[in-house]
Amino acid sequence: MNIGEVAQQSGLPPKTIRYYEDIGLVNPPRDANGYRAFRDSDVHKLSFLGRSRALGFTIEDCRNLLALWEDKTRASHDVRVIAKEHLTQIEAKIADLQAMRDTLSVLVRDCAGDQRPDCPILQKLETPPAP
Amino acid sequence: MNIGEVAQQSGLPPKTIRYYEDIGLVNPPRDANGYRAFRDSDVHKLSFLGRSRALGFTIEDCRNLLALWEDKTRASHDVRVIAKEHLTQIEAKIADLQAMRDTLSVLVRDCAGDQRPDCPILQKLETPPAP
DNA sequence: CTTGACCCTCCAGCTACTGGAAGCCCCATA
DNA sequence: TATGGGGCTTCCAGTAGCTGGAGGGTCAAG
Repeated sequence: MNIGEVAQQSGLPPKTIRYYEDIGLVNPPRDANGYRAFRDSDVHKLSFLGRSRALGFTIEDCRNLLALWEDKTRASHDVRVIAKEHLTQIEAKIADLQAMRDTLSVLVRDCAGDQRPDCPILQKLETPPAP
Repeated sequence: MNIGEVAQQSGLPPKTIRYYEDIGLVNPPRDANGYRAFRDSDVHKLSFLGRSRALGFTIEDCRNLLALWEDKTRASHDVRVIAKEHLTQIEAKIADLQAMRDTLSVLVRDCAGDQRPDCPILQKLETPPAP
């Protein structure tokens, strides 16, 4: 199967698939003409990777998850540890963003947004946080 | 004022301050020995930048906000547009992350996390989404 | 005079791709 | 058989926003 069709099936752009080969996540054989000849197992791997990335796992996490996926004697413990750590980081990021959103939405609400120069947004950015 | 003290006062690492000079956000003069000689206005700018970055504005946003801040004839409208756009993007990102978190927390909850290989997390990653 | 804390520049690397140039390869049609 | 168009290849460079490190100058204290 050529890269274009694999891109269709896996939902990943061809460029990304080549990149994943570069960094050793997949290793499709080549046809006589030099084209990558993807096997079903490669397509499965790539789809797995696409779904893992869509859940926000880093490439290194994906590499580890892939290894665990392929290891039929793995302990679900090891998978759970990765996922839980990732979940913790996501929650931290959500909290950060929510704090930004809360601050910003107040500022946007309070800014007249007209032709006058007075602006609570700039005021906030110019003022050191209260000690 | 030397870079170390500016770093203390602004909360930005010296490396970051040099980088901001590189990309033209500040432009401190130099002493005879080549050291950067920051003025109060530079420190104010850097603090402004630190607070803007902490609210998640991109460097380009910061550049524009800085220009507006220094332009005493600005229209608050222009500031508000930048902030509102940014707020929208933050909200989109929060929504993305919340979707990931929701999926992941179910998976983590349902995974035994013991020595057995069965793992709903890997199952989910291996299974195409229902059509 | 030496020590140690600063400061300088320049180069490289991080994440996870993405765009583009230059050049084969394959198939269909005129 | 020539040609045109699409798909494939590699390699290089760039994105955002820093950060680490090498190699070296500067300054104040002891």
